[in-house]
Amino acid sequence: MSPRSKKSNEEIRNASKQTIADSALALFIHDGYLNVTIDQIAKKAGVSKGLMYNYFSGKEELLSFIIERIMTEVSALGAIILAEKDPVNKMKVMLTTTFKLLREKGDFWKTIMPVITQKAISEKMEDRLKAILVSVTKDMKHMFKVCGVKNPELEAYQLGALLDGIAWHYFFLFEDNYPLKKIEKELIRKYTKLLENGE
Amino acid sequence: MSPRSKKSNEEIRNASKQTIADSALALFIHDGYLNVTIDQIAKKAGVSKGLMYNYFSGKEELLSFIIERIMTEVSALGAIILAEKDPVNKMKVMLTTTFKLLREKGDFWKTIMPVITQKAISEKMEDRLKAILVSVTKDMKHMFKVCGVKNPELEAYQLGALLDGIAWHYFFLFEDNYPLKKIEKELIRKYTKLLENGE
Amino acid sequence: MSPRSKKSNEEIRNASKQTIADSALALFIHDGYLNVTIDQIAKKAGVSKGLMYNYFSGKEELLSFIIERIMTEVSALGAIILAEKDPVNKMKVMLTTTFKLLREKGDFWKTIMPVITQKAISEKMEDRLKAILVSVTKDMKHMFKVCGVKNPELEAYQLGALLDGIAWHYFFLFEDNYPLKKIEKELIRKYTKLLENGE
Amino acid sequence: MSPRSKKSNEEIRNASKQTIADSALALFIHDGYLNVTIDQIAKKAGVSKGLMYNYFSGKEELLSFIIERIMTEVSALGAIILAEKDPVNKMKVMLTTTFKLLREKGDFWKTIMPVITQKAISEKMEDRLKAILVSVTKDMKHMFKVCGVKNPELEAYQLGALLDGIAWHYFFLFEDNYPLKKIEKELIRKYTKLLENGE
DNA sequence: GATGAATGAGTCTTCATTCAT
DNA sequence: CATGAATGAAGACTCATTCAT
Repeated sequence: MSPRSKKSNEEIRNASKQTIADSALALFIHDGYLNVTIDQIAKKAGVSKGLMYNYFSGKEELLSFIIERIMTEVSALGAIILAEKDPVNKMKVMLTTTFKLLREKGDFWKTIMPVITQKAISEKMEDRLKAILVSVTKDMKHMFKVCGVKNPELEAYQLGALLDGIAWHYFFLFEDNYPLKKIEKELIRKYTKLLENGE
Repeated sequence: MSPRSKKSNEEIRNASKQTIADSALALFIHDGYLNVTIDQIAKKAGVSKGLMYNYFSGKEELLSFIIERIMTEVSALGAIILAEKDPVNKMKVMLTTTFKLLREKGDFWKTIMPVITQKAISEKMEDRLKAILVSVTKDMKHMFKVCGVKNPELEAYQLGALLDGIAWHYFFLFEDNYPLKKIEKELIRKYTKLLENGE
Repeated sequence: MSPRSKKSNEEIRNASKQTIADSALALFIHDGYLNVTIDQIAKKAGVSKGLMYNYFSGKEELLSFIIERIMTEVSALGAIILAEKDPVNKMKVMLTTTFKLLREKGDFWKTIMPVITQKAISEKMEDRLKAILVSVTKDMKHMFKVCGVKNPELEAYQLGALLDGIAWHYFFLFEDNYPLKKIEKELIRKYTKLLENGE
Repeated sequence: MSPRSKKSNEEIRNASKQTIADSALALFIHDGYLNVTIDQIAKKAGVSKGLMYNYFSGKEELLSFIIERIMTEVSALGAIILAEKDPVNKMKVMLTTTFKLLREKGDFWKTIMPVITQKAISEKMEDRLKAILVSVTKDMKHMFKVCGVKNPELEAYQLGALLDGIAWHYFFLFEDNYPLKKIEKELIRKYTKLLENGE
């Protein structure tokens, strides 16, 4: 029988863990993983340095946890896209979801992209990301093929690169000046047409 | 009376700076700016640590110097593109140059991208890059407009994002498995057609 | 009115102390006092960290308690030896007991020796050990004198050193390859002869 | 051409290294390896914390260096003993050298013994020590055999244990009150007789 | 100019101890 | 009584930068 009754320890632990992860994420986005110190994270989270080590074996595991947490969300969205069977609808859902993600989950991109460019940090995450990207590319290729698009594989690669390029420009170069909404509409129009006409 | 002219000293000095910068760049690409130590750079460059501080006021200035050097090269290429007046030729030159850059100057991207994503390192470089990108985007927009393409600005943004997205995928995700050559051909075909037909 | 008598509580309390001390000792022997954490001890003892502080004011007191406990056992054995009056028998008992201790209470030596060599840990224990050793040495000296051995004091010192040296070699250098049994027999033979012949 | 001329860097480096090692040794003897901090060593040596890491990869390597340094001295003495061919003389030299070592190189024992009792620290050193002890024991065994002593191996083990036990008692228990000189004489007398008479 | 020994502020990490529940 | 989340002082180690020679 635990002497702590109101909140279970599990809840307390989880709350602390999330608080620390949230603070770390905010700092990672702003200053880059390698530039953020454990002290800063603890201070921002309003806990002691030592507590972090109660929940994470180190800075790298903290990063892993954050990435994993985001990946889980992203995977869920991916499932929605894959569930859609009609190609045109699937494309619409895919594009809409992606742009929604850009708008609402900027944290994801802003964290993930710097991490990828820092090879030394964690090859595991890179693999995880690659796997997702490869499977998405394959799905798109299939979609294009089914609709009679001429170079389905090349088109899939281009669409993938285009979307990540948009994310890149949006977050790291143009930010608020970027015509995200217009591009979204244009892409939906263009790709809907491509799928319907096969060209 | 020294037999060495002032100019000659300047040249020797400059050669040393370049040697150090080359060594540093090679290490930065491989291990990331923050993971490379001054000791490593000095050793690779074959000079003493102390001498490095004769040429660069510190590690950060060394990075600035490298970025600046690359920027100069890129600007020169940009000038060649801008000099070409015929839209179709300009597009061809631009695409060819870009893909050549991807193939031969991978160092540029691999160094520049992590830097951009780490705001803390240097905001100056970001500004410099943004300026180039904005001017290139404007030039492309103009090109599209002249040729009667419907949404010239949106098309320009898309082309820019597409090319950076390709760079991104090529360098950080797919690497050797990426069909760079095929994509290049396809883009030249597609955009030549777009400029010629206006659609 | 508690059905538990005062004495009963005392017993329970004492049992817990012993359990904790047992776990701690096992860990100390294996990893060394300084390398063992309170967490490890608590986990092995099956109690909470906090509870440990109900029984021991800290890690150092826990060590003191363990040493004290062992000392008590050793003193008891010492008493048995001292009680034996016939010199030859006393020597036999002393040697037999010592070697039995080496075989069965290796924990004692393995724990005590690192402690003695680290002055900082506890000077009290050192004093305690010294006292025992001095009194045993005196007793042996007396024994040798009574039997007409020539240099009783030197012989006593030698015998003491020899036995501790054997312990030392057995535990920390040779371990299983050590001919403990043969040495025991040889010593009994040799010292019995010495006491009987006075040379 | 080095700009530093008066002392070669090699000399400077070596002097610093020895200073650090000397300070560390003094502290290790007094407080035990595990209780001494890098800060303390640096302070006592009058250098910065960082300098230690210029010469030693860490605290453990510093200890290794110290042990190795002492081992070299001890090995040299061992060679002198082994060079002596006449058994009685060899025994005399061995005993004289050992007691001289006890008197003059107390540092050796005071450092080495605590280290051996702390298994976790360094198994390499233990192996090194064991090797020496085993070879010395073999040499003594051979000596006893040649002289017709009955149980040469057991006698060798006993002599080895006796000497280490004396060191142990002298350094960690009795210190100045120990009749080191008398024991030395007595042992020389006793073992000379043993070798000459074979019993 | 050159060198590399020396510095010390800054980081990560550990763990005995406390205390709200 | 009992728990274990939380603390923070302390320790090992790194590395950009300085400066005597």
